[in-house]
Amino acid sequence: MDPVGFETHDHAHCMASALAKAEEECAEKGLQLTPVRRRVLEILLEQHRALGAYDVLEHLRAEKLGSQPPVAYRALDFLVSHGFAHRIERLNAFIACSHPGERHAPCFLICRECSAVVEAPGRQAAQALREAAAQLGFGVERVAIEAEGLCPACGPAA
Amino acid sequence: MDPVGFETHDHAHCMASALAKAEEECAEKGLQLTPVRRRVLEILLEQHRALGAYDVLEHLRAEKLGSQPPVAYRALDFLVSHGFAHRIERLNAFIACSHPGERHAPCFLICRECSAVVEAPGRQAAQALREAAAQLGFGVERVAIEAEGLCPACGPAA
DNA sequence: TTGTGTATGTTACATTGTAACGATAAACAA
DNA sequence: TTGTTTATCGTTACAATGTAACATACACAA
Ligand SMILES: [Zn+2]
Ligand SMILES: [Zn+2]
Ligand SMILES: [Zn+2]
Ligand SMILES: [Zn+2]
Repeated sequence: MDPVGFETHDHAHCMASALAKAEEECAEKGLQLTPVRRRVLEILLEQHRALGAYDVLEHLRAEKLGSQPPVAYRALDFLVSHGFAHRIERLNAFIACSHPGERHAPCFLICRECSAVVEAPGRQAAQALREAAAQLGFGVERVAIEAEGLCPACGPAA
Repeated sequence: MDPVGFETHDHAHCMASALAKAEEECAEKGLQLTPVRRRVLEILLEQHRALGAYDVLEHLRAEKLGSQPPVAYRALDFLVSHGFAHRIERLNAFIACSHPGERHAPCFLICRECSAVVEAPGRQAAQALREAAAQLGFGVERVAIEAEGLCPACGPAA
């Protein structure tokens, strides 16, 4: 997995490619990437940070794509349930997936200073969690792994 | 760490001992375990499951210990910030710590069927998370590791 | 006494999330 | 074509969760 980290990157490309992957995957699986759903994914990709449902809704309102909370929540639920976006529990917010298509345990690093959120590879942490759970006879279905701290730009080094 | 698992246990003892530990630790550190704070901890311990702030508030109201949201939130914040309780992000809820006093990375197993919540040892998962974060130059301060799935009682075996 | 710090009490509000119900549109068979 | 089904969308009205702000009460020290 290519960890989209805190360093800057070719964001236009990053966005276009994620959108293309989503379209491809929806076509494959017979999912309907409707205008609202597609636009919400674009909004998340554009911003490239965690947005609350009501932040997304503001964009939709401005563009006459919907004005009531359920519109945003439905689109976000669709994106999350199909892996195109993730929900950050800690922030009650949503972010576009950085690795669409790849099977991965999302794992988020949240900077408490600048609010940047990065999706890190969390396979090992998730695996450790599964093992600890198995010890107690618990079958893990979904995991949420979220860390709060300081990103490179805001850290002591900076 | 003694993993308080899904099996039944001597709850009266579990509760009394946690309360005693909290009192001891507050005495040591000069923290004030005021009547409201103490009662909220008792409520969490009694229920032995995740309670929303408003659930706690209902108890407080019934006992004339406070009637407005801030009362519950303040007490819960105190308990969480000193490690006597934890917040479960996924549920917007709080639970008494199963290992008060011990330094530990909380890690929760949430049954989607019966809503039981168990605090599992999460040292390894947390460590894996820290390492993945370090790769990206991110300094982890706090972690939230939460798994949703089926507990032994609700699982396929049952 | 007076200040200082901590904890409480209270109001009023902000934010986040949903249940429910009807309207709409595409897909498909009769 | 027409009716039927299904998914999506639009909207209202509300539930649930969380906080800012300010007043009050008390303990303790200067
Ligand atoms: Zn992802
Ligand atoms: Zn930062
Ligand atoms: Zn704990
Ligand atoms: Zn269960």
